[in-house]
Amino acid sequence: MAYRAHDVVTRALDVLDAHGLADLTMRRLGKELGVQPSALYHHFANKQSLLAAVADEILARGARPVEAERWQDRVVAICTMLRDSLLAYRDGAEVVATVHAFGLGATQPRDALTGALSGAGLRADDISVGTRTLLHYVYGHTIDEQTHLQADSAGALGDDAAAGVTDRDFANGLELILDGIALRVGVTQA
Amino acid sequence: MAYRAHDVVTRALDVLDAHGLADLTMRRLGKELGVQPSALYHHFANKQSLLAAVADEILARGARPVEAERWQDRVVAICTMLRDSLLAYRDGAEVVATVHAFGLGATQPRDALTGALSGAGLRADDISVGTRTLLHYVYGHTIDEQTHLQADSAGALGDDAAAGVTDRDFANGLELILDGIALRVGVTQA
DNA sequence: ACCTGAACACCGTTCAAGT
DNA sequence: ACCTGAACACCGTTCAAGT
Repeated sequence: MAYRAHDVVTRALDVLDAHGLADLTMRRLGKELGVQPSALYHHFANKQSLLAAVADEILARGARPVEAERWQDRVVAICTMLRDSLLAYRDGAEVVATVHAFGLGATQPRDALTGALSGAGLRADDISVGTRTLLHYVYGHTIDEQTHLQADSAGALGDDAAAGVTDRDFANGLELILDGIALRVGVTQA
Repeated sequence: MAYRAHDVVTRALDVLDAHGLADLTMRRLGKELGVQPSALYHHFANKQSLLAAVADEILARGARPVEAERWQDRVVAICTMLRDSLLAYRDGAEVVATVHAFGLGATQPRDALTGALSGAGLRADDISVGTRTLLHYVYGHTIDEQTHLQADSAGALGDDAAAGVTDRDFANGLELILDGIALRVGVTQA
């Protein structure tokens, strides 16, 4: 039944956010649902495809309308929304990046970026290079952020100078890539 | 004894390259060395620090002198060398990226890139943003490549159109980021 | 259709004890 | 200094059997 599978995903997200990816095991999730671990294999072929459903749910919950007109603003809006979506759940960036790398889902951000860059007047291969570069940036940067956030909330003496990466850093790196893309359109950002 | 620890790393690299990261377990490695798994804990505090040593060995084996003069050429040389180093061992990109993310080692590429960008006349925070952006790009791109290579050598009907990412794609994305950095120096590449 | 119970073939890590 | 043996507390997955 479709709604039962979705219940499993909802509970998986609870476990993920409360205890982290390392504790999101089939056995743990079964216990949390009051069910034998083997029962989960009725709804999902294996752990990987459960994680794919979890990743897509993280993205769906973080989805917002992108209102901007200029392609640069659309790209920034999409990347910011993606980062916010990932930061909303513990280990969210790692889950979604892994699922995307294995090609089992999480295609929505790629499609959105490709769509935005298609409105920029780029050659087809620049669209694909730009999309991949942006995705690698957002995933890599956000995994870094989330790793440091957890390290801080654990050991945490709070060396506030070496505090790692900030919102500003994210925006700066994004701008840098955007400038590289804009150069290929023959347009410089104001 | 220092040389015994290095023997463990050497054998770990053999197992990694022959069977992949999933099969690089403490138990498997012990068996391969003719030793109980618990014996490994005399040389390494835990699996993570063993993996850190493996990552550093992958980077050390792939290290080449960087001869270029212009900072752009130095960055390209470093990133290309890094990618080549990672591709030389099965799951090399994932191992090194993970170790780097956890901050347990693999600092050499970051230092090299920071050094190259320091010769470009950038503001301090542009050096750090540029370094991080380049690293995320190389790790992300190379993990993608390696994942697709393995998928191809497994299932592999050889849909040569959908064959994924190439050497050229790597160079193009790198150039794009480099252009974004160059804009911050007030220098456009010829 | 959905779940149980039991099993299979594994993990990382610890620790007293041996040499 | 280096290693063994045994244990602890886990994994993902399969599959006959139940309802």
